[in-house]
Amino acid sequence: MENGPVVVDIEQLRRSCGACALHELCLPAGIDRNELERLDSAVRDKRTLDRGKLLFRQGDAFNALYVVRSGSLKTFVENADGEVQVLGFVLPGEILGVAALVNDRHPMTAEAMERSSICELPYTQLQQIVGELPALHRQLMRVISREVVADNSHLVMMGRQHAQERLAIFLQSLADRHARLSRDAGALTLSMSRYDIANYLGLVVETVSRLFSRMEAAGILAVNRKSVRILRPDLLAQLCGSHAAAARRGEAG
Amino acid sequence: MENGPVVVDIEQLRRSCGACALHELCLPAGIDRNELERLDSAVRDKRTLDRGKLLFRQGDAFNALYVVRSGSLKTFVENADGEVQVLGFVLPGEILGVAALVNDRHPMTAEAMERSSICELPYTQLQQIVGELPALHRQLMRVISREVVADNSHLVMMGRQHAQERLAIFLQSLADRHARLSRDAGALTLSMSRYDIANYLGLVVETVSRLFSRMEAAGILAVNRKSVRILRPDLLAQLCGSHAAAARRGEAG
DNA sequence: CGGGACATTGAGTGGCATCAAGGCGTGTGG
DNA sequence: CCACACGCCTTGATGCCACTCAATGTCCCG
Repeated sequence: MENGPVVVDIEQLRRSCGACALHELCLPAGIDRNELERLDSAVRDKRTLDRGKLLFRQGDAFNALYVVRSGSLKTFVENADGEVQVLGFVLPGEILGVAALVNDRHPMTAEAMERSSICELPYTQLQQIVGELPALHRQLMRVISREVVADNSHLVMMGRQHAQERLAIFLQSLADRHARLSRDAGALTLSMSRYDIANYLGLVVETVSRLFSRMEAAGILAVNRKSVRILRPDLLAQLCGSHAAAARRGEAG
Repeated sequence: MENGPVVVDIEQLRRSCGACALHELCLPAGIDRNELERLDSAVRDKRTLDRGKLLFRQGDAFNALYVVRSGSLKTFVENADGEVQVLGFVLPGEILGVAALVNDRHPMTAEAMERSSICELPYTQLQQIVGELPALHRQLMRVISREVVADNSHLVMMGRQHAQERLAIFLQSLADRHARLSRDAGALTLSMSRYDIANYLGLVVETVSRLFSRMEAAGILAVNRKSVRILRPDLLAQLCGSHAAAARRGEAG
């Protein structure tokens, strides 16, 4: 009973980053075997979070970086009035906690949207290893870079796109990340609620619901609660473009 | 004629970070005298930019970080269609270029909004010094942190605030940064155009203009083109709060 | 003094939020 | 196993805020 199939699986996964299906997408990408073992020694353990459980909370002291192995999480900030802004959704192979590197304190909360498993990288150990392995240092920088770029895109979307364009961009981004994971990019499973999507996009839930309906009526999507199939990727991509949005808001000059 | 007052001033400023009026607000903050000299040796020179000139352009290779010594700049991204999103305004003592650390390429453009003088910190030298001076490393991290936090605030503002709240928050932020510089926080000089403000806030220029008028009519501001006096800081702060905005948009759940 | 960029103001419109009602799915307890 | 309740999602009606279009005013610079 100690070696039922689930336990065996977890033990295997625990063994090493090298054996992980995600290692080409994750921190180990582009790192050679010896270095990989070194990194591996820093990965303390894998935590499992049930839906709704928090990986860390806004204001928590910073101890470690995290990588999602399976499942998905959302990150959000909450102000004094309890208003929430969803900052992002984190998929397998993606990193969590880099925003805390700077202040030794997490500026946001991370919550599991479904049962998820997480690799934990204690920062003091990681820091030491990074100091010894320039390749890992570069890769860490690259991974942090992804965060910054994503933040900028989010900002541009919020500032300059209409509701329908925002949803299209969101779905496109999700599809792209599914493809990275060798999943079917045409068949998405939305682990987040309509409320989370709306909040992330700076809209209300009714608008998001209406947009799903409209895009379904237009033959672009087939929507069934959490399952979304992209029937016309070409039309979806078209909606992501700025077409009608061009020259709408104040251009800097 | 070689030693007119302006030239003398610049020469003095050139001499060292230790002599700079900004050094408590800038990268040298919290660093001791010996370390300061070490940092000083890395500051190559001071560049002067006229209004409208670019410090770096989106896509440029990354070579150095920059600190504004006087004047002000704006940073923005531009997509394929020429649509612009203003990301931020950079005041004296604030750092520029950290977003490029990650990719060795600037993901945005930085443009002077008025005649500005800039300290340049060649990155290879800075990197070496940072490796030797943990205090400087920590301070650099802290400075980068400021950027990330600002980005998050910008995002929350875009996603969750009404037009008037956005302008109030913008003015408040500007006033706070003026205070940091020991300037009169009640008397702002807006070096950026109404178009830039509107774009930064995700609004159109007419809306911004109307809001200035409305806030002037309400006795909060005295506005005269680029000069803005804050007559009622209490009311301005009140407008920054979320009051009516609370529970308006989809809360994450 | 004239031209052009920037800024202000007004009128009208439209897109998205708000308010309200009802359907669907899931979980829980009888 | 069913009834019920609750949360999530969808759909419709209405209203408002901010965008659009248009005209005029103001400053700056040549």
